[in-house]
Amino acid sequence: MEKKQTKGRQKIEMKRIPNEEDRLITFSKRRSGIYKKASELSTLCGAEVGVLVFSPAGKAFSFGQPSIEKITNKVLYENPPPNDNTLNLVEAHRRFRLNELHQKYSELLSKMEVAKEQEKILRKKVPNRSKGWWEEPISELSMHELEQMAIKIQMLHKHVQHRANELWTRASSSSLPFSVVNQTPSTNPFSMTEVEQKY
Amino acid sequence: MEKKQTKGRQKIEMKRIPNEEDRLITFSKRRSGIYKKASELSTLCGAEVGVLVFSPAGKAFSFGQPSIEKITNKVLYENPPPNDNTLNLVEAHRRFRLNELHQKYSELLSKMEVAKEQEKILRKKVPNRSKGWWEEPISELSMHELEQMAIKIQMLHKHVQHRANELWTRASSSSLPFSVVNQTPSTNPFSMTEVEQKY
DNA sequence: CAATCTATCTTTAGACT
DNA sequence: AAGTCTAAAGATAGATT
Repeated sequence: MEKKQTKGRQKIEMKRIPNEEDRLITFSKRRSGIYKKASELSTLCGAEVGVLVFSPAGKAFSFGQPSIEKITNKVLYENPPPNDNTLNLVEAHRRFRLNELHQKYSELLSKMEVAKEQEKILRKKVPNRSKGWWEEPISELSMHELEQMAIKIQMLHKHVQHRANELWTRASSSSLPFSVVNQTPSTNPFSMTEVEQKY
Repeated sequence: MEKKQTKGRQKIEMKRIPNEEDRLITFSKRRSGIYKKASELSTLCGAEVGVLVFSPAGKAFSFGQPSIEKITNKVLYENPPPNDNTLNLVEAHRRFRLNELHQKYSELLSKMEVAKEQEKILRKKVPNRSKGWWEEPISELSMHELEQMAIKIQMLHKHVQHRANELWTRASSSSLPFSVVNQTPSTNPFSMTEVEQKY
């Protein structure tokens, strides 16, 4: 007897699913679905794909081919030019704002340099230290202090960025949404063969 | 009789598509498909989803709801514990190897904290200083210093990196790409729709 | 090439276990 | 709560414009 056992897939509105349970199920199912799609794209086209998902509760899920760190590091370190015809402009904006962490890192490095200098000066006056701070083990740091520091760095970062923009806007009078300052092309690990350069 | 106009969707093997043109088309189509899925997951479940795709040529594409930076920063900064039942083991393994940049960032924060402490101690002995460098407004940095920043950072970066190799397993291979953002505020985090297409 | 077409393949909503 | 089932919804391969 050909009685329908189920109604089959039903159409649903494209809006937040009201029912908690249904939403959870859908979250799980569709997340898996995206992973599968990502893996297929990777296989079929030889691309590297990373998917990051955060549940409303803030729990993190990720999928990466070859690995999610590789993917994110690629974005953060290498920052290749966007090439998506559909999302080109958006990409340009995003990608260069994406540098925030990297910039912070740079900021920190430079501030460390300054600190080092100043400490050197201080040490001349108080020559009873044996090791530089950079040689000390990191060890014991209170969460609170770290957080405070992070906030300060963030503020400083904004100042520097603003100043940097003045500087580099003057230096390179470009109308582009960004300006690349120092590309150091010598060590670019992503010089690709012309064969695959198309996309 | 109604003649078939197309053969419809054909099944394809799940392996790298040999034909270059087909592969390109598939890359584009399926990438869009994943973006759509991601956006739907976000809408239906209130999740934040980020997708990063790198073509074999290393060109980057990304999609993010609310924004790809937010997503990646979340991973890099917060590094929440894995909670994916499907990929649990893989995730656990991956996340245990902390993100390299994040590690460096943390390292630097730590070292700065140490530096701060030590400078505080030093200052007690040499109480003719008024403020710590981290308290100085950044605008007091000279133009010259800002211009020299790249070089300094690179040198220090190498130094830190060398020491990092001792502490951590792996060294970063990339030199620092000094890209600078202009302060595009970009209030609209939603991706696909927000922009006039440039071409 | 981007866009459309459409037959067919693939995903998944809902129900049950 | 993870797995199964089913049929409808949705994605897309291949062709065309």
